[in-house]
Amino acid sequence: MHIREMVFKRKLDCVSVAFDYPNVPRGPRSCRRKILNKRTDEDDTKMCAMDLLASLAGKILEEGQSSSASSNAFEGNNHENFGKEIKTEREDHHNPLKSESSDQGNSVSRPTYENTSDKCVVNSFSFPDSDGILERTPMSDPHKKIHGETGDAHVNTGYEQGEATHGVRDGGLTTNTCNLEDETALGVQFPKPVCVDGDDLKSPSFVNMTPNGSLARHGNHTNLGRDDDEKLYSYHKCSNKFKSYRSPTIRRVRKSKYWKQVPKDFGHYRADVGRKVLHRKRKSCYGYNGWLRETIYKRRRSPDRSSVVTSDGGLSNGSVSKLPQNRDSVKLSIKSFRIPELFIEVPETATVGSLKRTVMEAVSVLLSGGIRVGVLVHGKKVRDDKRTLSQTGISCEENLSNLGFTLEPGPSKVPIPLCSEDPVVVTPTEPTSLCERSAASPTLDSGIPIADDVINSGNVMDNNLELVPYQSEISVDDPSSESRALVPLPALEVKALAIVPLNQKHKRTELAQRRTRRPFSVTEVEALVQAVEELGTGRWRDVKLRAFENADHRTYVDLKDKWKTLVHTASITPQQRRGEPVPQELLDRVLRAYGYWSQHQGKHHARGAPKDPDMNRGRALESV
DNA sequence: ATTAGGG
DNA sequence: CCCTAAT
Repeated sequence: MHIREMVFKRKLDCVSVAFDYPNVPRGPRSCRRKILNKRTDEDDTKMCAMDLLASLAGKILEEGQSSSASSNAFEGNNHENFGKEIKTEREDHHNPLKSESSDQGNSVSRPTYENTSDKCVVNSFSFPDSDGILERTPMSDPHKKIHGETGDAHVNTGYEQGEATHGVRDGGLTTNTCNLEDETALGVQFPKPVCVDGDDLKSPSFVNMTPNGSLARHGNHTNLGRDDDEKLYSYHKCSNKFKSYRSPTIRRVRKSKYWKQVPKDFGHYRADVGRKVLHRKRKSCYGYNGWLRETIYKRRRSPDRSSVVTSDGGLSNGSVSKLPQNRDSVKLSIKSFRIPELFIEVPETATVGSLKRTVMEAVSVLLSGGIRVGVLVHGKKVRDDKRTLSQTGISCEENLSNLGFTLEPGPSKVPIPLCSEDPVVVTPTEPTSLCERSAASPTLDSGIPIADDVINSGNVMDNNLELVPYQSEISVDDPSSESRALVPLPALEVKALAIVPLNQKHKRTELAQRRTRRPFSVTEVEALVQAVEELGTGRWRDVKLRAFENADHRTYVDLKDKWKTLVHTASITPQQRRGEPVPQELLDRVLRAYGYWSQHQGKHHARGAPKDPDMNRGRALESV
């Protein structure tokens, strides 16, 4: 059976950030902010996606590669670590420099956001191997071109319109087709052609990054996990339209003042960054693999009345099952899936590593949105899920070459509505499946597929990527369409979709999204109070560094604002307070610190904490 | 890049 | 949380 044809369409707006701080672009604060916000959301989304995927992957992937435990530390238990962090900090509070240094050294659980974004257009990537390992497309691939000269040059032509074309093109046709009776190969590939050259999209050509499509899983993982930390980030000067995004982490790194203070920590920091990145990557990979495996697994054992074909559960490409079969059964070997197009924008200066990561991000988002499989018979989409295979024309007697599969954005999550202004295709989405975040703010801006936010994995994800599913697909499950099991796939739609993505971002970019609300936990409040007690109320940056350095989603402005509200909260009656109640003890400290620092207008900051012992009542002032 | 404040 | 103005 040949499979392929899934088309996910999405656009990625990527802004590249550089870890190379000297080159980090600076932009208007407002812009940065927006971007930042954006990123956060994105991260959240990713996070969720990742979690989801990770769960799917389950233990299957565990052995794949050992992952650094430390990198996970932060994840999932922000608070715990947070507390840890704080403790550590306390040991040397009053000495910002020192504490910072020590932090670096300890680098306990310092999540680093991977920054991905580069503005460029990547049209295709391939997912090879059966294990679901994502193979990144090397830039060197002749079929792919990335242009970075213009921020807006992404043109997409509807090369994907013809399903048939794909099949032929991917050269995998032959391999994709297999005999019904002989085996079940579960190799899955996501070959996809894409060429973007300048503003033109060349005819698609199949790019098989993974020639054999059967790379060892381990090997892949390893690769994924390790590529170029340092090179991961590339810098690209963004046009005004594309505000550069940089993660908080990045920001810290480039902070000149900060670095002047503790230059020696740079190395550590970088290393840490690399680690984090690594972690993230792994995560992504696993997630992806997990998903793939899951998919495959299901497919294998799928059918209602069908027997499980696989015994080994192994997903390696080319695995063959020799289980006895019924004459009526249909065996399929899926060598590749076609996924929706992914539009990625990356500057020429981007590194291959960043490109890879960007693609990974795109894929992750795609997957996080839910995926479903579409079946094509003779190029026509089979909409009626109730039909039997034989009724549909799929049987051992049939030439399975007529059978195709597509991966489509699933109903679980939906693609984001495109900019209203755009005339083109708007993806009808199913509100019900939208994540909270997305539902709340469908408008995405610059679509920056950034690394997942390791923190707050619980937050809803939202992605900047745009999934542009085939419109025709959207109603696939519609029961009412039973009458016509086979529905021609409207090429035009596809075409239209192909075009859409590229222009949207600009407008969208302008539309900043509000960051997701992230109420401070008691733990955080405690940390904040502690820091303010020591540093005063006018040194938010220091507070941030001291107590929230790992909480990249908390900016110093956030801390300042929180403090503001805390003071207010402490001033009102308990009945008037809302949200998660803050222990009175903390509120008392807030008022105490507030009063203290109001009088000691920062005169003692050098010293840090107020001398007034009562201020930290019950708390050792060891470092004061 | 930070800080301070209003919205 | 966001936005602006002023540093």
